[in-house]
Amino acid sequence: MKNQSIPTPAVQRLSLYLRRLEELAQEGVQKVSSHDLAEYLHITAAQLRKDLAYFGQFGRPGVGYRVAPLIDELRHVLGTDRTWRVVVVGVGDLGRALLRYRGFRSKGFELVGAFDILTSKIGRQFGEVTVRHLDDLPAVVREHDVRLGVIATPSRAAQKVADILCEAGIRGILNFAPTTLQTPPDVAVGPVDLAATLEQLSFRVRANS
Amino acid sequence: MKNQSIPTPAVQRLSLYLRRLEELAQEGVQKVSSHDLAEYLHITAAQLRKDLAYFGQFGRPGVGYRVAPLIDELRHVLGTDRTWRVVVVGVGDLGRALLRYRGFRSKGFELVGAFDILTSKIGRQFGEVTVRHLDDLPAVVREHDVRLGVIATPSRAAQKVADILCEAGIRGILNFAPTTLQTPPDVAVGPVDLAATLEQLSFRVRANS
DNA sequence: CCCTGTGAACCTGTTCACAGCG
DNA sequence: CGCTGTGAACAGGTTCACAGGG
Repeated sequence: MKNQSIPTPAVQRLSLYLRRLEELAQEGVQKVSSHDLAEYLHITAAQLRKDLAYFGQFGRPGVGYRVAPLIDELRHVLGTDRTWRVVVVGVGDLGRALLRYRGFRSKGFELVGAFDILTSKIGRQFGEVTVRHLDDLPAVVREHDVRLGVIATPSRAAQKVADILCEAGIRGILNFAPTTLQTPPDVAVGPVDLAATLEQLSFRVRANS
Repeated sequence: MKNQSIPTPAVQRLSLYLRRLEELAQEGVQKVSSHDLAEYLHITAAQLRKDLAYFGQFGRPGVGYRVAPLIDELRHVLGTDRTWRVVVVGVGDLGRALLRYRGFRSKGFELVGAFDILTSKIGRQFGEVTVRHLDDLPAVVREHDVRLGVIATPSRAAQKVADILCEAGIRGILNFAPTTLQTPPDVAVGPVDLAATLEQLSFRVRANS
């Protein structure tokens, strides 16, 4: 794998390409041109080709890209050709929704643990996992070699939970709490802030009216 | 409002600044320097100052930024000094979690309607709204002058719902369904794709190990 | 002297345009 | 002839460095 620096936005688009390719595969489509794929995703064909070219030569001049092999390639690049085990911390409304969400498994993510601190929640089962006390987290992480954690707690608890996750050896955190986490540089954080996203919409709607 | 072109990433950071400023206000902090604020958010002080400078001169040399007035300014810029009414379509686990989420109201967003097509869900109340049939959506949107919609349906229904929202006169859509929506150019779409975000984490974790 | 606001330099990412292969 | 892969040109964002105000 050549490690020339790859634009972050390009990697983000890879997920979009993969998603659309999986839709096309579902529909029985066998090949697709950069032009068609790009148009659907509202980007330019040149950009799509360049993004893919960072990782290899996947297309055939005069033909386009074959859907199935490209899906495999992109999964490999993104790392989702292997299963990633994931723990969720915080079993409120959002945490429960995540535990029941079926979209993860098919994308290569397996929920192996859910944690909270309220005794009223511990022992209950959601989706395929049973809620345990937060204190048990390090043991579960070690036992299942878990590398990703999801924070779905209230904002005020998020930093403490992040510390616990990092201490336990987690390598990436998906953070739903509306706060900026302070973590060591070798732990990746993916923030998901609903209010912030709505604010962006609000700004953009104001801008074009 | 001077309409020189403002970098999209700058507007996104505005939400982060606002969020942190609100935390600081909560803690009783009255002023903050670009350096302190930037360090906490893991960006450079120069970038923070430049981002704010796109919208006005909010700071005082030798002093820094006063927290409370800056909060007001940013809310004004983002448009959240007014209330935005919002409808949610799809009352599955995720939709329910959104309806009960208290973080919206304080940020200037008011949920005024929830919609689904399953009779088993219609009539039930979550948070402060009662679920109605999707067919009632246009009437509610018109009646309450709703400008933002949230799609929390399964993927296969998302495009149809988007069409209905656009037809009803919605100006922005927050899309939780893992699919790319085709909408008119005057409707802003904010995609929230949990699986894609996890894929990014997966890539980044692989990258630095 | 501290800290902001800002032009200028720099760098990163996108678009163009075309060579080359099936 | 169609469509990819890719250097080169371009545009957009970020960082630098400093002038100037309190």
